[in-house]
Amino acid sequence: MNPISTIRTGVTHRWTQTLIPTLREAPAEATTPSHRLMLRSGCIRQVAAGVYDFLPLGFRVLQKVSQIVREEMDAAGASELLLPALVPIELYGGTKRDEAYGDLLFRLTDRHGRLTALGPTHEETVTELVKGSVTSYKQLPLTVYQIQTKFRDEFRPRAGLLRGREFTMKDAYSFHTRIEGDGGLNETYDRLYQAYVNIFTRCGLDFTVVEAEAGPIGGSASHEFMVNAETGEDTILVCPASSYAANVEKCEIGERGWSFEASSDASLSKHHTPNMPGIDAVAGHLGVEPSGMLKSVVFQTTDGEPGWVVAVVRGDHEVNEGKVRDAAGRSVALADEKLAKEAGFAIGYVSPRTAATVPNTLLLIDHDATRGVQQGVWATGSDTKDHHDTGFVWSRDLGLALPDAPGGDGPVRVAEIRNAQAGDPSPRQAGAALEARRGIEVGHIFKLGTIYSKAFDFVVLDENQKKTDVIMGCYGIGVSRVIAAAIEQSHDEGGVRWPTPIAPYHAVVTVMDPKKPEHDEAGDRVARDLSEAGADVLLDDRKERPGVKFKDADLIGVPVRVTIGDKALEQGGVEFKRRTDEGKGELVAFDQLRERVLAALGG
RNA sequence: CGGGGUGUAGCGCAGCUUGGUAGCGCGUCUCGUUCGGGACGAGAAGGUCGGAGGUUCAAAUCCUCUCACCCCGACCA
Repeated sequence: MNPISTIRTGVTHRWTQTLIPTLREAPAEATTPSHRLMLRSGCIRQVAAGVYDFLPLGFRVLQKVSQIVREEMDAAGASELLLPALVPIELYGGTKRDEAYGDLLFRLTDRHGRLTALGPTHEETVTELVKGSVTSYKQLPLTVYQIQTKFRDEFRPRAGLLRGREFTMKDAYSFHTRIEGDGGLNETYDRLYQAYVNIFTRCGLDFTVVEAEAGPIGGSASHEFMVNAETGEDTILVCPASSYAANVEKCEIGERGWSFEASSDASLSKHHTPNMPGIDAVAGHLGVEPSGMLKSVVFQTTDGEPGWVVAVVRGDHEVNEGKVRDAAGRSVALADEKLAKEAGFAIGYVSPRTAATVPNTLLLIDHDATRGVQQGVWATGSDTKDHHDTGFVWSRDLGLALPDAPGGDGPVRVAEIRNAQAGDPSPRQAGAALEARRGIEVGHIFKLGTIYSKAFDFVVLDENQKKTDVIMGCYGIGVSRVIAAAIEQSHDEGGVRWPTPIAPYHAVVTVMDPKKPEHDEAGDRVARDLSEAGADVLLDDRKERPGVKFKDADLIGVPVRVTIGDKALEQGGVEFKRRTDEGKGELVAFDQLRERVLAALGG
């Protein structure tokens, strides 16, 4: 024992003294690789939907990841604290987030009838805390973080640790009096961006940083850190020719040609199309491709001034509400069906012509919905229930003047209002096409601005003794999700292949026959020697047949295996094998083992 | 929330159609033989058949309700 610190080295963990219940077969409900392997390797067990036990092995991985997060956050100037999981519902009063969260929020009532939430995240709690202790600009900037269990009553938990209802999260919050310059939000944001890059790199992950939905401050105020994996829930778009990457909602689309010319005067005709849910069914009935249809989605303005926005995209494209908002220049929401019908929209059969017939309607047309692949002749809703038209031509049939340039501020505008998709032109590199990839979101950083400080009336005094708004940023990492993501990226038929920095143990010492004194003694000695050298060692001292031990060692995915057996002992050494090595492994003399193992772990 | 599926021993499954009082493999325990990539033999333990109600002489099996878990989908009319 070191007399000064409390660090103790040379501790050997024995398989027979811990709980590593490996499974030969995975429980039937697990279908995702990481989920199956975490169950099989005895890392976790399911308690309820989206709720898991962390067994010793899984908990060690959680601790390793947490420690990396902690070190990099500390290095970036953040300080760790711990907030309660219980959040009194009144704390949400200012932000209304209890309502925004809806059913996602776990709620409980205590014995006095008070309503309390299990925290899904802690903006409210931390703002209240810092507000009470920080009153001067001199105390800022400040960044605090915690690593804590979070609760979200997910609609559909899935894939083990990838989407649980109870999970471990690192959440950080920063406080500033300015955006730019020394001590400003941007400075901290950039520093934490780099800290996140360091964290995920150290965890051995292959990841992509993508631009995400911009915050209230504008610009690229939000980034998501996505682990590249086919099993991911999110789709991201990347430009192969530049470093641009973004999630589907945020992704910009490069220049596209557009024009309202039509190749023919195809006559407009009306078709009966009852009981056809969706564009595909209608297109099939009309004998056109979905890309030959116009999809007209009705929004209502939500900024107090009553009004409508009809967003028109090609039938095979998806309207993006954020882009509609930006193009309209005002806040919008999908129209309430009842109100829209009263205003004259035949919901389900709306055409662009409603812009001319319904007062206060702004018409937004996506570039690809102008001339399009159909040479300017479209199928569209008929503005009559159960009917669609074919042969729609913009210049002849709209009934309003068409714009001759994108943007503008007239009642008819051409604008980018749809989600990007694979194959769309890159916004950064002419000639390049966006590619779609799947990812697992493990981190998200966000410039919050003054949303919470305003809601909590949190101001500080500046140099001029004036009250000034506090500007905030928030920064999250799904710690338990990182673990699942690591396995998704690194496993084989035999089991997990933990990246060394987050492996539950660095080395497993497999004692072939613990009943033989020379095996037992050599195992103890090697395990002690390696752990004194700084490695985390698991001594497999079970009285099992060798095959069982080898299979289990592969399954739990420890990077290095040292085998103590007759073959090697007779030659004065042990067998050394990396998890990634094929075949037998190699003989290493006792006096060289330490160096060999450390080299393997370091490299 | 919509759709689909599954609940039988720790894990994987059969039995249910056609009711007769529960079985297989793996694992566990004992003994013996084995012992370098999930051994073999003999023996043993272990199940409210998710739960409740009903039909019946009799229910894992049929009926009703209910709970849990898994998968897919979900503002795009």
